[in-house]
Amino acid sequence: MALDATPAQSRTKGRETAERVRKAALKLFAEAGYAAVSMREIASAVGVQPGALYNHFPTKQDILKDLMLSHMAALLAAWENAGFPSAMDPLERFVRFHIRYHLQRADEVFIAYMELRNLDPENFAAVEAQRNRYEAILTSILEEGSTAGRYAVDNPRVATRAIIAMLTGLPTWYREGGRLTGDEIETLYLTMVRKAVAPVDTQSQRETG
Amino acid sequence: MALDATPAQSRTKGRETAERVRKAALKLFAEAGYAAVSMREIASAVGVQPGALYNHFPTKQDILKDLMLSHMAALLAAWENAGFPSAMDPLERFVRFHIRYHLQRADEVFIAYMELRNLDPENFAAVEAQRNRYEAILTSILEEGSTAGRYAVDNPRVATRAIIAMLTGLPTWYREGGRLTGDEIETLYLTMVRKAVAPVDTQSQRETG
Amino acid sequence: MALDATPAQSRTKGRETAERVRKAALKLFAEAGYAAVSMREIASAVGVQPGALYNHFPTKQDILKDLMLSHMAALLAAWENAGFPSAMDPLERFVRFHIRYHLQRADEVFIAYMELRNLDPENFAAVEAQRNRYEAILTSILEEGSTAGRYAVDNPRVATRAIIAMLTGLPTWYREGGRLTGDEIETLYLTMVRKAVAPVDTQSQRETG
Amino acid sequence: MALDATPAQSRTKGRETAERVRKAALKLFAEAGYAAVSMREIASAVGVQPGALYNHFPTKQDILKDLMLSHMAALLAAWENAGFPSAMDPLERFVRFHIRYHLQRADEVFIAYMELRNLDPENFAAVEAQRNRYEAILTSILEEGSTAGRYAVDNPRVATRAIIAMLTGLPTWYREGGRLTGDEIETLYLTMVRKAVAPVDTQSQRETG
DNA sequence: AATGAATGAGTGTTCATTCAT
DNA sequence: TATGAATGAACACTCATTCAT
Repeated sequence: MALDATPAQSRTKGRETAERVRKAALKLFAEAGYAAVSMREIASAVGVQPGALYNHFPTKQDILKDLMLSHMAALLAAWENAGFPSAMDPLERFVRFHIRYHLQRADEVFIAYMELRNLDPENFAAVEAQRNRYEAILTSILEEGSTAGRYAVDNPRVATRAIIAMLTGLPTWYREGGRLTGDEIETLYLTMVRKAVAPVDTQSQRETG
Repeated sequence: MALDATPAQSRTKGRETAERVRKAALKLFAEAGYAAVSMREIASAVGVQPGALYNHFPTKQDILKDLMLSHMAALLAAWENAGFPSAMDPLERFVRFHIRYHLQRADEVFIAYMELRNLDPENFAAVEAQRNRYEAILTSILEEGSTAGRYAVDNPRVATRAIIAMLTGLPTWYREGGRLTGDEIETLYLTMVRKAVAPVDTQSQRETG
Repeated sequence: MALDATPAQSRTKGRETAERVRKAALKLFAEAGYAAVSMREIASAVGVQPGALYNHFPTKQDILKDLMLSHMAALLAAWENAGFPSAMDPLERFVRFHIRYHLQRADEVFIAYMELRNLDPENFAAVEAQRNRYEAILTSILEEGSTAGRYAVDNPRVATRAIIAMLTGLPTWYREGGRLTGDEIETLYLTMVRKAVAPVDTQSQRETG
Repeated sequence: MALDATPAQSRTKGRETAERVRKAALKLFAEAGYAAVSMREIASAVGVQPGALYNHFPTKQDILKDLMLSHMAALLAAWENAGFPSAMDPLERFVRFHIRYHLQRADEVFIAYMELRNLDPENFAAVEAQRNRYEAILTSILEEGSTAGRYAVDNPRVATRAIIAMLTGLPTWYREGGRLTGDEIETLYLTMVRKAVAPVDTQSQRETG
């Protein structure tokens, strides 16, 4: 006798629902903020009763944790597989990657920066560890580039934060279909970053400071 | 005349309570976010019953609006009275002012950036108008400096946003008493900003791009 | 020395405010019901702060009691001074008086019938005693008229209630300026009441029963 | 099929709770008035937490609307199925029906007359439409009877309101077990109504007016 | 996996009332 | 007599969560 208590169909249906919960929560959290979104709203967006959410996530907090951890994991994985020309300057590589990825995933990024304080301490630590790993990539690039004389950065940790803040601010105002194409924006930001860390020996600004 | 129906003492007491409400709400909103703070928590921090808050602010939303609008007004007023040496480069002036002001008012700044979406549309418009006025200051500096050849900025609006994002990110991680003094941080950021907008004619990065 | 702590001016002003409170409360209670009207609303209608009401009425309940008792007193006094031609049939006298008075004081009447249950037991007893005195007038008229053979009423208490209910329902729908004048309405109701209590010996309805 | 996601038992339990809410609210509204009854009181009478009420009625207003609309619907349905001897005079039919129904449903009737002003405009319109349908029944009876010469009614609309006010006032004071039986009361009122609309040709009151 | 009913705590806000001034 | 600030309790309603089915 076939006593399969959880047939393949059910498992698939469940996985699909979980995914719809993630998508709905992502959108709603990004729009209104974690604290302002209720489980009822998420359920309603999914087309399900509130109780059903608890078949897929044990608490509301777990939905947030899931979104943030999987975002960070996806970000790091995407960097690993970025596939830029090997001749490209590492800083350019990072800037282009960061801008493209963050413009594509505006909601995830927004949540990742806004909802950190709504994470339980344990989940916060996990997310922050990932974030540090990501920032360390840029710090390494700056350190190695400075050592090699390609860049001039006084304090790579500070420069990392400054650059990431600058780049990450982009999706809060940039909208596709506006005056600037994604490529143009990318170039504008890349130019500013490069100059900001460029060796200063012959820079004319010396005279104007 | 002895017919003063609202004695000065009462009014003074009320104004003091209102100020304590503002202070408590500022701290709590900064810590946990507007949506996650209850009127009861604010009242408790003030040392008053919840109902008493409504003698000073008609709604919770009005507290937020008050905090944000008065922050923006204070920011613009502070810029007017900044009092830098007149010989100082305008960009340096702006960067130093912005960093100093934002490090001193970390809570206000944090709220001003985080709680925009929790403002009613009307209040949002008012705050945004102020924000645009502030950003326009930097845009003007960049435009005039570019025309004069002191800076080289392809798109002053974009550069404004990039620079402000970079600078405003600072209070989220910088803590006094750490490795770097405020002056050191200021100098580090100032250097990066200057380089980012510096004329490029002789910049060595040209060769690495 | 003249140590008059409450000068005549003050006393007059106070009496005027009390009267304005009565008027405002009357209107608001009639519109929305006692329970749904707040002291703040009354104060606001008077143009005064809520606390000031307590200089004139010790509680909200006392305002209601004041309105209802003074209405009943005024109603009974008006009946005493009605001044109808002495030859007029007593029932006609009562019906005409009742309709006229109740159409003129629609708000008071409405409250007197609707807000009985919102009176404290003690106040309720006082108002009901007055109401019974008023209804006893009609009952007497019916009893005396029955004895004299002018009317035929099986149960004067029941007839009293029936007639008063009929008449008192009038102000709930009658509006001046509509199709019927006050006089016409008065005549229509008077006719119905008279017929209802008329001796039946020759009434044709006998045959239809 | 075992895929019934909402088992009959759950739905039944819910329907029973909703019915208990209706019953409790009916009693409490009749006693104290809609505005003076809190959701907490209703919940407590039902034996449930306040929040549970909202599984059955979206707002307090909806409970009132439900009570009033279903009362009006039941009243009209009861008239359709009243089942009086076909030979009975239509007016007698209506009076007997109205008195019996209204004595049996004193709470519903009381609410239907007292809480009209607490209905939202939309709900008020719906209830009033039903009320007009009910009153139109009596108006038709009076009109047809007048045409046929059975009754003499100057203004059937006014007479309708007068008669209904008279009859509806009954449950506010009549209590079973008192001096008069229901049948006796019914007869007393019926007699008054009949006389009030009776043809006047030979009425002796003519001489007394 | 999903429902609908329920809980117990909490939400922003309003209440009648008090009181120092 | 009136104010403005405060209280303490209550308001209608929503919350995240549980659970029998």
